[in-house]
Amino acid sequence: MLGSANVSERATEPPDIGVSVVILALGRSGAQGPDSTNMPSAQSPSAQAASAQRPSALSPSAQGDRYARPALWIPLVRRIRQPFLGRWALPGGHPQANISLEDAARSALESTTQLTPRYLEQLYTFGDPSRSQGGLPMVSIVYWALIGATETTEFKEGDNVRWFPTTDLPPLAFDHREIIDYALTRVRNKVAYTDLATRIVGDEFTMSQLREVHEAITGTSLDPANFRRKMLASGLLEPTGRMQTTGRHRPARLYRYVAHESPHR
Amino acid sequence: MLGSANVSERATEPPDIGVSVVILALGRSGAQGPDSTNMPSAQSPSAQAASAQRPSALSPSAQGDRYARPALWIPLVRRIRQPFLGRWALPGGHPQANISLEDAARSALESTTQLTPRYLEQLYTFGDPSRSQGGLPMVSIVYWALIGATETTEFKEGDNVRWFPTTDLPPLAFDHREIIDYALTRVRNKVAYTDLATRIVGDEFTMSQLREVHEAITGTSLDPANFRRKMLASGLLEPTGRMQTTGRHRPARLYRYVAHESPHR
DNA sequence: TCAATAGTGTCTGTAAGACAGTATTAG
DNA sequence: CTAATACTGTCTTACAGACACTATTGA
Repeated sequence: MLGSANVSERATEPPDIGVSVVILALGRSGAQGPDSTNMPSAQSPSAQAASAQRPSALSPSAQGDRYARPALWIPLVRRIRQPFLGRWALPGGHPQANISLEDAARSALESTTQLTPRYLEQLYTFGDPSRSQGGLPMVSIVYWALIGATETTEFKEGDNVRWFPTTDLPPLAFDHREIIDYALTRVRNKVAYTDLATRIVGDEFTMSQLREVHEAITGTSLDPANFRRKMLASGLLEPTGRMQTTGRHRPARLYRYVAHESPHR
Repeated sequence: MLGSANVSERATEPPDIGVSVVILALGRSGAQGPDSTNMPSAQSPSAQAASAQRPSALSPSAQGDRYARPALWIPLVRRIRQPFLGRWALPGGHPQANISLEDAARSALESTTQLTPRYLEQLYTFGDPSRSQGGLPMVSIVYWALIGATETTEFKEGDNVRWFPTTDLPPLAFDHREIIDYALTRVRNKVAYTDLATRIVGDEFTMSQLREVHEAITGTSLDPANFRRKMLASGLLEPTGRMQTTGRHRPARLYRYVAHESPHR
């Protein structure tokens, strides 16, 4: 059994492999889940601690701010063994010889959140020996996923699974904090030149909703006029013909996303 | 021992891990190595076969063509066991618990080519069960590397290690052909918005030389005037004050690369 | 002188950002 | 009417690509 070998014997052996997932979902601040409205909440002490640390979570650049604007949230699981027992960590599992790495990531995702991702992509493979920090040397193949805005009402939360805003993360096990930061920069870069945002809004959406997604991911605030033109110029959107009225102001046109090729990866 | 387990037993076990490297170097066509001039060549039959297939290897878009223009070459190793015995494959090795994945890639690179890369970056981790094709299920963590133009004269070649132009690759083992193609698209994309090209030209270089590197990697032909302006506008180049005379025409200014931050990864 | 490459000037089209102005709703 | 957001028009700047033009060398 590998576990019984001592350090010098293990040095030239292969490290263990794991698959982890950075799961990102849009949510509004002011509650303990990505989209708090109508959700049965069994608040545990540490959930309260988390939301206590969150004064007005997002709004990186001020403007309006009468309603909380959406931000990125991430589900973490609590470690139930050493090292880092009790710390929050990325959901993960182990690859199996008969399934693809992507499926391993997908199943790790679904078993912790009961959700199906709208987007899933390999992030990076981390394998530096120093990252194990008292654990066994480990290679982590990390994926990142986007959860659609409509699904986030049905997430599951418990004492060992909890959502956190990416702007206010607890101390994490291993190098998981750096992994999340890397995932966030990747997403922020990629949202600018791909159709990522259209994947996570609903089937029908207004320009403002789409823009809010971009703003939540990049943490910036975008000019509505220029954003609209840029999106329409991409040729990936078409009006559904329907409108949406939300407040005491002009109703907004609804659009749908029309897929072309997929210049992915 | 793992090797004695049957298929159904192996299914839920972790796959094996390997580290492979796609090594890219600049070379001119018309010989069997990246930079053929003055090299002791012990041509083997298959080396002759390879160069016989190569009429005028590169020049994707015609212009001038009085001298062969540089193109990307890649070293491959011949497999000495089943499956795919005798086929060409990417150099690789196995990760060890006490060294980083990058160091594992570096040592695989150095043991096959005796060269030190100017640039080394993780490409992707391939782990689909279908890719093993008769071998044991395998996760391959693939890196790609760039070899400097000046080093390519000292490469080592033998019956089991040989350089091929990327435009004319032999049949490869496993899914290594797709891996190389993926590496090439990554490099082509990245050369446009990073300082990759400056890494592989020498310390001093003319604008034409730098432009040739870009052209070789992207496979396009670039306007000298616009290319010059773009490079100078980047602020990463400074004239050394020296000139280089090559033919019966105006001598060219020499530049050097000045590093700023490293907005990498 | 000519051929060849080095290097400059300039025009055009595209796209992003700033920002003024018009449209339509609820109250 | 006002406040709020939806949407349109237009100006400026930056930059990439096309391409004409000048500069300097060897033969």
